[in-house]
Amino acid sequence: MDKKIAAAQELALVHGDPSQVTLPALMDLAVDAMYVDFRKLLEETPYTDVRPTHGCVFRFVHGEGMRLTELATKAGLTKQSVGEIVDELTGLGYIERLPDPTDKRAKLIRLTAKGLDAQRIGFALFDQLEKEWAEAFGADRIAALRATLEDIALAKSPDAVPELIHPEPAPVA
Amino acid sequence: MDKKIAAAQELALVHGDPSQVTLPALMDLAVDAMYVDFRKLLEETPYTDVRPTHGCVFRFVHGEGMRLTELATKAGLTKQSVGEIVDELTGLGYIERLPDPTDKRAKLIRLTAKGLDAQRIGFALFDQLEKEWAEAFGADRIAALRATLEDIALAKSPDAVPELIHPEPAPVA
DNA sequence: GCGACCTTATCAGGCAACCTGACTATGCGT
DNA sequence: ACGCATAGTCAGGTTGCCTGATAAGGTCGC
Repeated sequence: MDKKIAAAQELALVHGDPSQVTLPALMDLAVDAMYVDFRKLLEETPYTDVRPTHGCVFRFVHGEGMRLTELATKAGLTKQSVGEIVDELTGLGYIERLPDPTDKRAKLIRLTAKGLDAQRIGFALFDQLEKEWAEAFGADRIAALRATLEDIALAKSPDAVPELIHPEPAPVA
Repeated sequence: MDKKIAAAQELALVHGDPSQVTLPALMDLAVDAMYVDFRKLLEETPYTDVRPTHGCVFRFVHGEGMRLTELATKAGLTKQSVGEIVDELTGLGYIERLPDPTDKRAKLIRLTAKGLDAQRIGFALFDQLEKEWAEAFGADRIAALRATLEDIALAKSPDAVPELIHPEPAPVA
């Protein structure tokens, strides 16, 4: 550990290199750019009242419904935070809370028909944006970008990408 | 069977595929992972009182000093926000504000000796982390990641990456 | 079958990192 | 020299999270 730091400091003495943009800075810019484009596309759908914060719900809630605690864990947020977001989405008609038949303390959070449609469209928009990036910057390069990022995500925070670990149950034909 | 799979994939194309993690979600995870590691390394330096928000200053302020307005523009924040950050860094001894000799309204924001050292070390730490990623995930893949992200940044928000446009003025020899 | 303990969700309050709007001092074009 | 633009600051607000405390409901040992 000390060795690592010593090495870093020595390196710093040799070149503190402000001419190179930092990797996370570049990723932040890319993320922001895509979210901006996403918001723009979303404005053309009936779902203009969905805000960026709501994403953590649409990303993880599926089919049969899910408990607040589980959702919060997957999203990496506190139950309170997610609870507030869910309240809001309930008010907007995207979500309904049903009593969990197996546990009277719990409620199941489930997408309404409207919520399901919004989710479907949201995923499709991200898909479309990725294809636009593929056209603009090279399909192979964007595929490589995704593959590398998936490796990094799996290595660094596997819990945050359940989609990559539990591959989708085959959809009913 | 193949037919079923093909149908499922087509469905995914049309309707959006919730089994795929969104590209910005992956990048967010990668960014967070790197910032977490960065903070950890920073804890081993003398500069533990530098907070994540301060980054926008260290990233852009160089040599001769810079005006608040210019800094705010590059950082993509308001003058007020950056002003507060600069106040804080001044209190911590990383920055000094000098009157601009060419304009009595303006002040030049410049790194102190301490600030310069912190900046140098900060850049070196990011450099080191990128090298660690190169070892863990493949040097070629991380290089490709950076190259692709630089292209995206240049295309989507060129103003935010002045480093890539005005290559560093050669240091005085 | 009952008390100790663990969950589930919620209420209340707080804080960091931004923002908008209004203002002063200074500079600049005609 | 007058009107407008620009540099920075002061005041106040919003958003997206957080921690702490609490009520209602489950679970397990004995």
